[in-house]
Amino acid sequence: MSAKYQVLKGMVDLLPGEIEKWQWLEEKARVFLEAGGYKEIRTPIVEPLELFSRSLGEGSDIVHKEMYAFEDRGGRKIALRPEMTASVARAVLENHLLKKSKSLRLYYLGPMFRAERPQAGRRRQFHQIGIELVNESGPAADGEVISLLWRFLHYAGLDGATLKLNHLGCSKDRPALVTSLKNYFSGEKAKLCAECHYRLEKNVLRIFDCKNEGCQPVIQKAPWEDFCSHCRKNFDEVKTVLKTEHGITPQIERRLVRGLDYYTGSVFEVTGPGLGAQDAVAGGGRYDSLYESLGGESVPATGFSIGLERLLTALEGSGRDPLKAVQARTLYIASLAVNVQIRNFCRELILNLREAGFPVETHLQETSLSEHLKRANRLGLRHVLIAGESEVQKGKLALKDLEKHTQQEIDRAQLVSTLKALL
RNA sequence: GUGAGCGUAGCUCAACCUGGUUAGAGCACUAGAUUGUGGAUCUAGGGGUUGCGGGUUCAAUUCCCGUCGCUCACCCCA
Repeated sequence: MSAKYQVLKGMVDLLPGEIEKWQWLEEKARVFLEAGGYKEIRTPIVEPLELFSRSLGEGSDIVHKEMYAFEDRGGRKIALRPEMTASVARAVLENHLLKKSKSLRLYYLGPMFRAERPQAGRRRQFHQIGIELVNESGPAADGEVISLLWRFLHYAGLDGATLKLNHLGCSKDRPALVTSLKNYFSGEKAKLCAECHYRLEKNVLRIFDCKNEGCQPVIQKAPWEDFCSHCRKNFDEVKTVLKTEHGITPQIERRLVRGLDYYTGSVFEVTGPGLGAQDAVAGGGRYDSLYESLGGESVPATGFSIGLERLLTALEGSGRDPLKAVQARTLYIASLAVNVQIRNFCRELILNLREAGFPVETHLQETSLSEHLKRANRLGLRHVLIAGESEVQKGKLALKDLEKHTQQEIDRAQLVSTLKALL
């Protein structure tokens, strides 16, 4: 039955039962990235439209057909951010962050908006976790970013992912590369599909993205390495750093072309299992001319971003259920014979447990113990804390393990430390 | 923006092709068997303008058109 008011197309409500997975993943990302020396940055969700059209490229699909663009009450052209890199660059320049330290390690986490037709793994509001490594150039920086991404995905429990790497050449190489590709593909035009004919005119690099079998032989032989000796060397160095320093051997994917115009140099993408047609879990690369194009100095930068909902479904696809991890730590509180004393006791208990980092479930209505236990079962929980008159009187609680069918009494005072040792 | 499929109870679906009295089931929910020890079983109960609008017909959940929504795919991207 359709309700009178519904969420906008491509947007969803995240409800209890689902949100726990998000919280779990966000927490893991914070811990991991902060351990890697990255600090969180939060910027507004709306920005001047021009910030995005400048950085992503006037002709890019995101700007020209996917952006939520409006006029505010003062007639200013503004847009909901379709990605985060431009906003971070704006914030870095505006706040002169590079005057305070030579390089920056920043991470972010939040909603992005693109008005595309929704599909598996694609929403109009989606969420990204990402990092920006600003004012660091060279293969070591690329290595740091790529390995950080790769290790985080493993840390989160993702199996069966593929890391793809490519190199787009520097901005100086771009015109020459485009010309040589155009020449090459024009010569082979007869063998290419109709889509590719269109791409040949519009954006030759995109031909590498073609999934058509027939085009593959032509694509394989393309002179895609026609960039300067410096870039060729740089690509080799990035691969070497990844292998020797991080033990990572990415799959070299010449057809990997990012859709955002600001990319130069290394670009990469991670695809995951169980995702349907949109199987990119994360992507990123280097963008050494972005800051300059936004009116700043020439500042080299790299970064990646992870699609939160895609990673979550990929985790389920690789047999990991983040919800299980939460349920294992969650305590169900069964308060019996609800009187003022027990109610206060439980209220304090819940606050105390939550502060200690344990998720808590309970049922506030007065009900029988068997009803409590049934509820705990249905919630998929394992541990139940029973607070009845006899326990509360003694300043104790009974901890029941629903899986092992065991029960023990624990002193209220020692509860948190006991649970910490146990869970 | 283009194409295809689907909209029936809170959820998953049946009945639709071959139109015909009160649109069914499972799960969930409520109460009880069962006042402090769970997953089971049984009994009873509440819950629907069949997305919305129009057309064909004596009669539409069923056939047709439109519309809105969802899903998947293309494009592109996380």
